[in-house]
Amino acid sequence: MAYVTKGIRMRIGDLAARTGVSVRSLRYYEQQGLLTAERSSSGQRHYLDGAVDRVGLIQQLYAAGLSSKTIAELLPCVVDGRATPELLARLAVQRDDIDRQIAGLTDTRNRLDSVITGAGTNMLTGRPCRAEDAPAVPNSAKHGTEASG
Amino acid sequence: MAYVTKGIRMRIGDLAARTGVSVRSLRYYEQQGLLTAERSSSGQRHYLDGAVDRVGLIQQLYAAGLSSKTIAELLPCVVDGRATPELLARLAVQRDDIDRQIAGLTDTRNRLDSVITGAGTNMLTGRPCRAEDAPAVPNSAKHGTEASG
DNA sequence: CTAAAACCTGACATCGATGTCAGAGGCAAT
DNA sequence: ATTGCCTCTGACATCGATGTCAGGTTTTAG
Repeated sequence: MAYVTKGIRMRIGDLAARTGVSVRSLRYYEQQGLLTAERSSSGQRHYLDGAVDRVGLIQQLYAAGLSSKTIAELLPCVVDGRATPELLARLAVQRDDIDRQIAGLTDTRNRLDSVITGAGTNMLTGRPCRAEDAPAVPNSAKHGTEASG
Repeated sequence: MAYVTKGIRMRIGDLAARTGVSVRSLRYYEQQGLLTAERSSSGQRHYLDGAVDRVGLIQQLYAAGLSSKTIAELLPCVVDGRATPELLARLAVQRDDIDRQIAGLTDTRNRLDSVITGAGTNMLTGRPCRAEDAPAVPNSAKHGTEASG
């Protein structure tokens, strides 16, 4: 029972609508080897249901700063279970990089938040950062700085 | 006693060396209104000590995805204590956006980590992702998913 | 004094994901 | 068959931060 979940006949416009990603980008992903599509006899792309999740994953990796090339190299492991030790190592490198990003962003977030809540020290000058008017800007819970374990 | 900490006479090459940012970028920052420098009579830039931290802050905000324009608009608040309610609101918007980024990255990190540690479900297919050879890739502590809280 | 090194401005190049446009063909409904 | 929408390929445009080069001036070291 291979390749059962077929018959969905999702076209590129549908996939774009379902993922919020432009048609242009979907074609680009395919060109970069990130996404595959069956082709009808007339050349039109048809996607399986799984494509929706796949596009989501691709977007997530893009958001983490990976390039198309890197994603293309790692996807076989992530998606098909094809893992070589070397691939796993590359994956770990990316994970650690993301850890650093998280740590940096968390720090930035807290600095911004300090300014917003007027919690004293003002990033560089240490001067208070208060509007004449009351700010009334809610939503402030400090993030912990735990990242690269 | 205004503007005491002077006399450091740091030139652009020195600042570049101290911050790890290229000379080209430092000039660009100035052009974008993110960084100011005194000029010697011959036109050479001289920076105060504070410039080092300032460049660091700029980099941090770039890393958070802010554009030069946005940074230029927010820096007066962040650095000089010039906060209007509107500026604080903009700042809060950025903070919340960073929160979303952190949440997304944390999720991505954990998905990658799951694949790395072979902890069962394989992102999309649910197939195990194990190398023939033992992976031996350390460093794995799940991040909590707390962000916009 | 002189040569090397650093600086100045201004311009053009780059990279990567995406937008957009043009011309041609496919598909469904009337 | 015609109309309207969707799709195809291929090409060119964009944006933002940075690299790089050129031609000229300043500073520094010998």
